[in-house]
Amino acid sequence: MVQEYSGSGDPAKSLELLWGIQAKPTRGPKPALTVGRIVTAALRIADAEGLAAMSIRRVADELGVGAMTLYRYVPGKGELIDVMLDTVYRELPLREVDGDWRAKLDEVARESREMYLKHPWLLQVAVSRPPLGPGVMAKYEYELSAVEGIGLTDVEMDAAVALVNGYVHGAVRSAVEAAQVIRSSGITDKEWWEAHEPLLDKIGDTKKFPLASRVGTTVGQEFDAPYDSSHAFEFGLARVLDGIAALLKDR
Amino acid sequence: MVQEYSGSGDPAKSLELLWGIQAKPTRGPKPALTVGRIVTAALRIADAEGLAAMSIRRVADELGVGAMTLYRYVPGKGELIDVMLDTVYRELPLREVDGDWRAKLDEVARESREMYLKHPWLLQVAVSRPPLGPGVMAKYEYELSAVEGIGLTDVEMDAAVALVNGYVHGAVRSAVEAAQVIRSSGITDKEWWEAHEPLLDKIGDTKKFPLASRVGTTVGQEFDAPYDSSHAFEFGLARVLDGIAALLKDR
DNA sequence: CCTCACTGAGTACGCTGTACGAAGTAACTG
DNA sequence: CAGTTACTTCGTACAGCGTACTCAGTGAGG
Repeated sequence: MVQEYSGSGDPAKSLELLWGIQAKPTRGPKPALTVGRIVTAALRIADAEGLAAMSIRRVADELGVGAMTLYRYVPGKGELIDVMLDTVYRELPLREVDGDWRAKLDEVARESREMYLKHPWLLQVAVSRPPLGPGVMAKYEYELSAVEGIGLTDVEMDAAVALVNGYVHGAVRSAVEAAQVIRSSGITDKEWWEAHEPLLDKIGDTKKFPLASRVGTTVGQEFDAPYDSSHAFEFGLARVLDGIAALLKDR
Repeated sequence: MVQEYSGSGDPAKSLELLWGIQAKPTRGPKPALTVGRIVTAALRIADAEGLAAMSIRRVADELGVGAMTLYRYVPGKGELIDVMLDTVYRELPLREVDGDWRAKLDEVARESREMYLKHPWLLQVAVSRPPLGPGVMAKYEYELSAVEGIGLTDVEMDAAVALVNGYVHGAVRSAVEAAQVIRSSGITDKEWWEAHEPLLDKIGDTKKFPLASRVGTTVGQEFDAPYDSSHAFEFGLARVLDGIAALLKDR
C-alpha cells in the first residue's frame, strides 16, 4: 500500500481544524459529535490495528453514526490524519533537560522513539508539509531549542534537527516492521534465513556475496537473541550526535 | 494512504520469482507474457505516476491483457513490488571507488540518492524483510564492502550501512515530497507560509514559538530560492560520516 | 409559528485486490 | 488419429475503500 498523505486537503481548512477555530453555528440541531471524539476514536483504531484499519466507515461505526456524518466535522481523511498527528505530538512530554545540546538532542530522540513505539502508524504517515498545528509547532520549537545558541545557522539548526528526526524515524521503523513481520508471520528472522539457506546456497549466495551472507547471518542471530533492541538505536544515535559534534568542533 | 508492504506473500514463491527459477511448463498454450514484461510495464507506470497509480488493472491495461492474467505470472501485488524493487536495485552502477571508507560510503549514498530521485515510488515501499533477490544482495554486498576491514564488528558494519541508507532515505524523501507538493498544488513553500502568516500571527505564533517561526521562515525562503538542493543533502551526509569517523577514531 | 440554517445518513459511483470458474489451446498418450 | 490433460486467458463477482449527492428531520431566531 502507498503511504497515507497528510495535508492533502485545503490547508486553510486544516489549520482551522487544528487550532479549533470554527465559527460555531447557532441555528439547527446540536451536533452529536465533536472533532475531538472523532480523533480519539480514530487514534484508538490506528494504535490498536494500524492505519490500514482506520477507515472512515470504521471510525463511524465505532462512534455509532453513519459514515457520511464524519464529513460534517472533518473535510476528509487526509485532514483527519493531520489532526491525529498533531494530537499525538501535543501529548509529548517535551521535558526540559539540564545539560548541553547533546543531552537535549538525546532527549528529543528518546521522546520521538517512544512516540513511534506507542503509535506505530505514525511511521506510515508522510509528513511532507507538516500540518502546522499546536502540537507540531511545539515539538519543532522544542527541538530547535536544543541546538539554539551553539553556533549553527538557522538552516543548519533545521538540518540538524531533521537529521536526528530522520534517524529516529528510520531506526524505529526498521525495528517495528521487523517485529510486525515476526508477529504476523510467526517466523523469526533467524528461522526465515535458515529456511531459505538451501535455496540461497544453490544460487551461490556465499560465493557471490560473501560479506552479505556473513554479516546477514550474524545480524540475524543477534536480532533474535533476547536482545535489547535499544542497543542498535543507541549506537546509531551516538554516531549522529558525534557527527554534529564534529561540525561544532570545526568552528 | 498506508505504505505498500513488500513481501507479504509466500517467501518461497517470491524467491523463485526473484531469481527466475520457474519450472517451465511443457503442455498447454505458450504464455503471452513474461514476468519481465509485467515488471517493465509496472515500473513505467510507477516511475511516471507514482505507486498509487500502479494498480493490477492498470498494468494489465498497459499490456493489453485482462487483469486476472497477471496472476498467472505473479502471486500478487506484494510480490510484484518485490520484483520491481529488486529490478531497480539491479540497475545500480555500484561503481568501484578508489579511496578510503569515507569515499566509498559517499558513493553509496550518492547512488542511493540518484536511485530515489529516479524512482520516487521507492520511498513509499516499506522494506522490512527485504526481498533477497540478486539486486538487493548485490547492493548490500557493495555497501558492506565500503566498511569492511576498517575495524568494525559485523553488527556495526550493518548498523553503519543502515545509518547511511536511513539518512539518504529520509533526506531524499523530504526533498521529493516538498517538490511534489509544490507541483501538485502550484504553491511554493514560501507562498504557503506567507498565505498563512496572518492566521498564524493571530494564533500567537511568533510569541509562543519564536524559534520555530524564525527558523521556519529562513528555511522556507532558502528552499524557494534557486537553490542547489544537494546542499542540504551534503550537509547531513557529512554529519553522518563524521559520526562514523568519530567511532573509528576512538578505537 | 414560520423560516431556514444546520445535522444526520442512505444511496451510489468508481476504484481497489483477488477468488472462482468457464472456455479455449496445445502437447503428450493410447 | 482421437482423447486426455496441463495450461492459458479472462469475465464475473465480492468485499472493501473514499466521498459526492440528496433529502428528511431538527431546533433556534425573527
